[in-house]
Amino acid sequence: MPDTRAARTNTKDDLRSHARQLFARHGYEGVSMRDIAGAVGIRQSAIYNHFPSKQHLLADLMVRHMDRLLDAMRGAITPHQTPADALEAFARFHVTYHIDQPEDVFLAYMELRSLDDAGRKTILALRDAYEHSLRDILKTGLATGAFAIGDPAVTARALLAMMTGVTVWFKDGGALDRQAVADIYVRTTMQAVGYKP
Amino acid sequence: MPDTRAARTNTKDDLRSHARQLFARHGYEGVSMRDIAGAVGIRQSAIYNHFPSKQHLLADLMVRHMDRLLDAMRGAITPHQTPADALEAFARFHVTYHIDQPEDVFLAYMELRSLDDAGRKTILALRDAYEHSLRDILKTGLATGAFAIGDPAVTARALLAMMTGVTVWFKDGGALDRQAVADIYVRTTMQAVGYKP
DNA sequence: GTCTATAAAGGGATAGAC
DNA sequence: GTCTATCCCTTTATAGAC
Repeated sequence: MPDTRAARTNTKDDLRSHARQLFARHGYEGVSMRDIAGAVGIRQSAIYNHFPSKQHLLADLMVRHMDRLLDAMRGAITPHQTPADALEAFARFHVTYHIDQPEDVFLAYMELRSLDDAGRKTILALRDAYEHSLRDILKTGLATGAFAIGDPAVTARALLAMMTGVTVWFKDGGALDRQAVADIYVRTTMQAVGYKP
Repeated sequence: MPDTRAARTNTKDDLRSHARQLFARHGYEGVSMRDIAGAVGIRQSAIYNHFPSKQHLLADLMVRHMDRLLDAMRGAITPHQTPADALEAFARFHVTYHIDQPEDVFLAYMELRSLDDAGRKTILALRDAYEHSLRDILKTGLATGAFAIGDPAVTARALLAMMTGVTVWFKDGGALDRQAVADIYVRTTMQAVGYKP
């Protein structure tokens, strides 16, 4: 029989999830260590048993998010696909992942400015790797004639911004479910690159 | 002969422009009244001769931005255009305006959460009016068969996010100028709605 | 309209008991 | 690993002189 008491068995993970939620909602600068501790149910000073500073806590959240995102993306698109299949897989993955992890995603995209130089450099490299995967798909499709697009780097950024924006408005229980929303974004993406099925 | 001394002739506008720049760069919570005053060259307490609070200063910036944006957009798209012409005009306007006013735009999109309830309601209404203009173009194009899209509301949000994202990366003096970048976004937009010229 | 001075509150981080 | 207590600094906003 499981222990159902709210015992402090994993304070570090609790801190991560509440900090993520609060940072996403109010911004890094808008959240105090007391706010985070209060959400978890401990005192502010106890946070320092798990993270050496507020800045380290933010960096931890962002790096872990980017690592997970990259791993998941690499699992979603397989080598040797046609550019069209790869783009469709990428788009569906990106939109559904962002629908399911809106806080992580929002944080990573918005709070880059709150990160110190070292952390910012790390995150930018990871973000760049992610963006590059999409850019490579577009470049291949352009070379094979499957896609009709302008500059692949600009188009990649445009498509990423489009798909990432789903986090701003999507709410569970709305008129359209995840699947229906993902379908629309995938369709819009494929049309945007001029793909003719 | 004009007076070239850095006299304090328009502190209020100086406060607006420096606050806009600082808020856009570091976020509302990340900027203090001392920071703003320092940028303008006055003491922090003197701000209160022009704005009753930091919150009022933010609301002033956001409302003025949305008013200007709506006016400019309404001037850019004319009635009785075909849906395709209207969409092209809207896209070109949106991208170039956002390239030219990145700080205003970034602020209005990001700092909604820092606004109090009254201000947030005002801004959301203005934003809604703007989004509705694009949605109406898409609806008309869908009805006339000019566009091949899924839900117009979702597509409108997707396209707006795509185009607004240009503020994140565009820098003057890069490989592509405003015009070239706008061309790519306009093309991607027209293709995204399945328009066949 | 700007200044100096200050009030009142809240911020991140540390010390040391348990 | 969490607690209480505290340090030291910054924050928004106000008071009153000039």
